[in-house]
Amino acid sequence: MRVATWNVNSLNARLPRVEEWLTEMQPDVLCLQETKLSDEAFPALTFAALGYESVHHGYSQWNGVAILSRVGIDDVVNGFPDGAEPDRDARLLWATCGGLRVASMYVPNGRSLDDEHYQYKLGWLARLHRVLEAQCSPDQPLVLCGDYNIAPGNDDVWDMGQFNDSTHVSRPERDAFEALLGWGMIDVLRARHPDDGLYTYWDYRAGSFHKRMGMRIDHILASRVLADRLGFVFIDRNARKGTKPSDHTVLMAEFDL
DNA sequence: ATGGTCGTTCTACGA
Repeated sequence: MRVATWNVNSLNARLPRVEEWLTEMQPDVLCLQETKLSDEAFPALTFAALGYESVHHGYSQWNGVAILSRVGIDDVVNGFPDGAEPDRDARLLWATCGGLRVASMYVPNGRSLDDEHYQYKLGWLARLHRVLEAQCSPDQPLVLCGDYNIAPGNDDVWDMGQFNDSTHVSRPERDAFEALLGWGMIDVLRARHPDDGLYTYWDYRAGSFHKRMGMRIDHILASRVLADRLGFVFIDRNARKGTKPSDHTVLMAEFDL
């Protein structure tokens, strides 16, 4: 089973690229973030025509997450299934696809360390961790796919000197990421590729992509039971090239399921 | 030279 994740930065703007990529790469599951759509506007029929069932969780022109699957979509859940106050944004969507529990996640950006949004980000990550502890097991087949807005290590940004007192690299954010690993998840890209310079996001400005000024902030975390079923892991830089790309590209992993 | 773009949407703001 091949599982991919892609922050598309507006599905309206990116639909031709997503259709093209699906047709060429034929993943079994594709998680999307930042669709920037309401559920009513989500182009499910377009994906159905390509052989994919889909579910979407979006309130408005901001945020929005989706899961596309050609191996079934069951037990769909929007947001945090903890019975508490619903998240203020549409950032989390769960489904079971071909026996694999899948989450498509758009973790809050944080904006800056002194912004209220940064506290929202840390609270969001803590809440995710509590849901895992209460309702999931690292011995079930589970993948948490999406834009974490966290660069877990210093090799995950092009130049740490540019990130003093910045979000995405702060100790509390990295601690939250490591807590997911500590609970029993594996960073599949790092499990296969120790190299530095492996990024999933490049700012549109300043020719960042061509200068290799990127960040590895999109991740697929897989539960430890999947560790010996992990095949290739691949960052598709081609999806960041060409006409009207997203500022993020696709991360894809294969599992022997 | 310390910016640079692109998405939402119409005026700045978010990333």
